[in-house]
Amino acid sequence: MIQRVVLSEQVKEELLDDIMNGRYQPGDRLVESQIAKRMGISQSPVREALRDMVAMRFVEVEPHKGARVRKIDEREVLEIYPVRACLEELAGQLAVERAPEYLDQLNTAIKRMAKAFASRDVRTLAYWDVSFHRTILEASGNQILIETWNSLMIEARTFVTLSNLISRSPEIDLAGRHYPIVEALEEGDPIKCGKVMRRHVEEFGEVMHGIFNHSEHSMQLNISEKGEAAQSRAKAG
Amino acid sequence: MIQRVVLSEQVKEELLDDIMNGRYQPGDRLVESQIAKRMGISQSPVREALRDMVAMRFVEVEPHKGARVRKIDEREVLEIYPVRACLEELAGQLAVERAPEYLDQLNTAIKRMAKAFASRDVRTLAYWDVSFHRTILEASGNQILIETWNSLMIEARTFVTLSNLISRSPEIDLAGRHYPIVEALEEGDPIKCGKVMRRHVEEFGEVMHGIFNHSEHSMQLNISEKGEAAQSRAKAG
DNA sequence: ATTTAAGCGGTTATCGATAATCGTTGACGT
DNA sequence: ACGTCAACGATTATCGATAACCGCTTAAAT
Repeated sequence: MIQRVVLSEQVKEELLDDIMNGRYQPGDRLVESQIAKRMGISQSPVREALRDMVAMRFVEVEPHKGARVRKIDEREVLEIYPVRACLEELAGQLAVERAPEYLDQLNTAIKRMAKAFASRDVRTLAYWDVSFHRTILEASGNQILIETWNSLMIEARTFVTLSNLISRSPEIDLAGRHYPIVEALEEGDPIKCGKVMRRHVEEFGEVMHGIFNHSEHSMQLNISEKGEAAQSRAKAG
Repeated sequence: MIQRVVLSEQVKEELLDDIMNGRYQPGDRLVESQIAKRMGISQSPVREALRDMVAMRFVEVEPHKGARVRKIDEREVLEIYPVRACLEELAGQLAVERAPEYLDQLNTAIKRMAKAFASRDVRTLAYWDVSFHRTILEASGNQILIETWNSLMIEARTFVTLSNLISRSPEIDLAGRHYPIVEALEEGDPIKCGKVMRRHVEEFGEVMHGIFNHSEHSMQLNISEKGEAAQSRAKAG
């Protein structure tokens, strides 16, 4: 077995895929020894991968009882928006300064979103949506802010969120809603840009709120690991 | 060797103490096998503890190169305040609703702060300062917000921060500055309360900014593991 | 019948040993 | 001198085995 990187990283990648693709459902147990046997390796790297995934909030463990896939519940989906709103407002304010360097990147992300949306590729759509927001965070230049935002694991949540969103509101113009942000950045007013960012995030929060109020949840939709998202994420690993 | 909890937890506690007490300095290597031998256990739990501490940002590891104590630099100290400001503003807004249940706790924290300050016990002072803020976060009721704030590891940073602060401005009334927050909570206006919280955090950011501009840094001060903080933290573990 | 205790299967937590990797040292050739 | 590379010591990453532990089932006791 040749290994380009540490085994535990590979294990993590693989398990992440398994979770994102629904092969493991929320609540499912992740038994170290079973996974190890399946992958033909020993327990240690699996264990380490699982602990890493705890930090990423994909997995939860209880001492002596093992790991299971964390389930993202309605409450959590809704609670995240106020937090994102305030963090991204700050990011928007700070990003104005260095915005010019990032405009291309942002516009590209929007275009990819539109394309992915057209082909109903939710995974790739989520990827570029997150990518857009992450770019603005990076442009903020505040490393703590970036890490804090990262700790929210927006990737995973966004995928779930957008799956819901699109299945309820197939016509919503996700990509287009990002243009006002780019415009605000071009304009160069930090306060205003912050407000636009905040509003953008809050809007999605409200939409999600509406979704949860109108119908019961059930996720999963057009899940495939073939799109751009998979490749880019693997590279990032 | 009797063990009430998992070894890796104990190891983590011990290493945390070692770091907080300066027995390990920022940048020092943390060699798994050495620590294991010193503690009379095997490498595995040490390794696991170290990985945990990476998630806590106390430690950084490079693959195949091992772990070392992370150093908190000036930039990081300063960058954290804008982030805290926006998170705690939100917390202040949300906390108003359930504030009455928490007022006693908050007032107690302030009193302990004053006491610790009088005896120049920086560790305990930091503990109660953090405790005050954490209480408001809890009162917010937003679990994501709480976890996000926790991910900032305010404990560790506050200790360093206050060590600096007090050595430069021995007369500053740290405890007293928290009363306006309690008053705002009692008043019951969410927006105002949020603003007070934000202002409170920003003030400290500004003070720290001033400190870094006026003199070079050098930390460590009256470090002892005897105070309340140690006990309470151990219990919380 | 209800409670307590012992046994069992399955899994985690820990161990001790080994393989893989890194940084350095020093011989060697130029 | 200086750059290259083989060998070494130190340390991490991984392994395979075992001890400790949990939840459950069954047997014994009241």
